[in-house]
Amino acid sequence: MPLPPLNALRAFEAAARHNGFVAAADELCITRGAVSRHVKLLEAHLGVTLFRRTHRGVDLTAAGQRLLPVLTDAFSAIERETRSLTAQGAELRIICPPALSIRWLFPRLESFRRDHPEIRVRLTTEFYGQQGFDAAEYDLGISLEHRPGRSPDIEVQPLFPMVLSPACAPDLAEGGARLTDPHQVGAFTLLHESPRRSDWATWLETFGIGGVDVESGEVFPNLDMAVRAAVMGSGVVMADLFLCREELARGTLVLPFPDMRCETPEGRYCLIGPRDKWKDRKVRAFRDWVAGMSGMDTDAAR
Amino acid sequence: MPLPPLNALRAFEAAARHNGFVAAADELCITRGAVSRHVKLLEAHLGVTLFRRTHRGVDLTAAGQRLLPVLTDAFSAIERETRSLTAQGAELRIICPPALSIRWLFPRLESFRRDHPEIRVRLTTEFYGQQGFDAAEYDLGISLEHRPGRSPDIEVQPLFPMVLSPACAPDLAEGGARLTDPHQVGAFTLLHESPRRSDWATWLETFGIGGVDVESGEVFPNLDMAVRAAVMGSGVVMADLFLCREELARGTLVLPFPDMRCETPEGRYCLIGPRDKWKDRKVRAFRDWVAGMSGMDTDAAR
DNA sequence: GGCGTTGGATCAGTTTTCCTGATCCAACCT
DNA sequence: AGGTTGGATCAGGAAAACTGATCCAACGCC
Repeated sequence: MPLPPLNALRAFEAAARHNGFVAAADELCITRGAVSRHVKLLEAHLGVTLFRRTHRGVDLTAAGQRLLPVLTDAFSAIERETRSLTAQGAELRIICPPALSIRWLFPRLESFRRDHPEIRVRLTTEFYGQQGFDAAEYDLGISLEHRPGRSPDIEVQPLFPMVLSPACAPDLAEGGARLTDPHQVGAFTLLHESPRRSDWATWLETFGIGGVDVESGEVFPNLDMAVRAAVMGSGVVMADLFLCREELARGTLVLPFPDMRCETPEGRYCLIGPRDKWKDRKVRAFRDWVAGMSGMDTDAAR
Repeated sequence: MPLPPLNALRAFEAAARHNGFVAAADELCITRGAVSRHVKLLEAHLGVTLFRRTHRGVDLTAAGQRLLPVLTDAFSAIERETRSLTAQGAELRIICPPALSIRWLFPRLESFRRDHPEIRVRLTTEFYGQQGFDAAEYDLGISLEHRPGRSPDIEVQPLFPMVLSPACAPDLAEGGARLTDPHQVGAFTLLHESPRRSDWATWLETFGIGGVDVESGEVFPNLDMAVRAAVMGSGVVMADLFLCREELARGTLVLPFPDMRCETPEGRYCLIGPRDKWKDRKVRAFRDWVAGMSGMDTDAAR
């Protein structure tokens, strides 16, 4: 059996809570005639009398008393959930890979929040799933320009380049069995930023260095952890010069081959988002903020 | 904040349960275009995306997954309650005073149910409240024709007369201090059928019998109990000859003054019901049935 | 690769629902 | 008697909902 007319249920519920049609009309922003008609319609539909009409309002019948709490609970639950979702709909939902988040975006978000107190940002620090960026779940993401399989409905705004070069602790570059010959990197522990091991593979291929087992070494779930292992002297990490700029500046990591830098074929870091939200006010605000900020960071990444 | 468009919520819920718009359209008896539009409208209203569209249907987003159980629970509860009320709306609701119910109507209802298996009768055995017959709660009632204060919107169908005469246990009429003089009824315990004591008052006034304290005696909540007390020899009850016909036939009650009978000024027993339901099919069926039955009972009440 | 199928999106036009504003009535109070 | 308040009703208009047609994307089958 189909539900009764939902607007009639809502009118009945309001009238019952207020013990009258006039107050219900006020709450629902309709006329008392409309409430009266809704209630009449509902009583006809159900075949029961819901109100006893008095000269000063209405009283609930036993049937009306049975129905009221069910409707009040139902509409209250719906109102709470939809209000919460509407609040969530007002959020700017951003997804960012872990290393990039913790080493670039997360610390800077305070600045954005200060510039835009009216925009509630929800940052998810996580890699994309199997299907890549999920436009249904996020307003914006950080990725690389030429990642394959991206939907044509996704806009791309370049940020700064991803420049790679091997990095290690100073004593690994200058100690006894120090790393001075690029063709000898295979003799050291390679520290990988992901199971794909793509960064080492890219660098070795770019400089035509063979005889290195790229399957060897240690794999970490993200670059941040691989970098921290390198700082501990555990091996050589294929560092992203921008993301590791603090370690390099501090000398906790050094570049054994500073002139041997390359970029990933997947292009620069970029901001991505669904085309239909690209001009959304809060998305625009974030894009503009990031453009201003990453201009400086782009220079710093050279 | 007002609720979102309720029909859009319903369309979303059905689509979410079915993982698709086509099946939802089937369930709701609308076209897939209508479902699509409802969902689009709801997403715009809430400012969140509820579905991920695929080529073979839709998947719920996290927001959609939050909203679905709330709506399913709400609509299920509403559907259950309104279905139950509709079933109740199909009932024939009758209210009858206790003695009349237990001594006349209740035992005969089986006959009506046999004649009309399609009509579900709900008999309430109770006196009316302060406001008299409640047309919002009951389809039919049993009363006396000329009860004061009755709404003009109530129809009346006469049944049989209410004939009064004193009745007592045989040994009270024939024992040592036996009841042989109507002017001596005050020497015995008067058994009253209600706090109003109206039946005794009526009889005494009809036959001009003075010197009897009508405030004396025992008061019972209804005639049935007063009659049973009389059968036990506790005193003299002002019996309704029709309702006490079994005790009189069996000799467990006797009439000390069989020629001294009167009727109440409030008229005959009658069936009452609201005018707007008087021609309702199930009300008609009951009225016809009662007319057939009470023709016989009217004769028996003489 | 072409064709057919299925499901979602869109829209002009139509239908249905909902609403307003006016009016009426009953029951109360002053 | 007159004024106030709340519910009932209805003609006419507005808004919501819907249909049917069309389009597109993504798949499976041949």
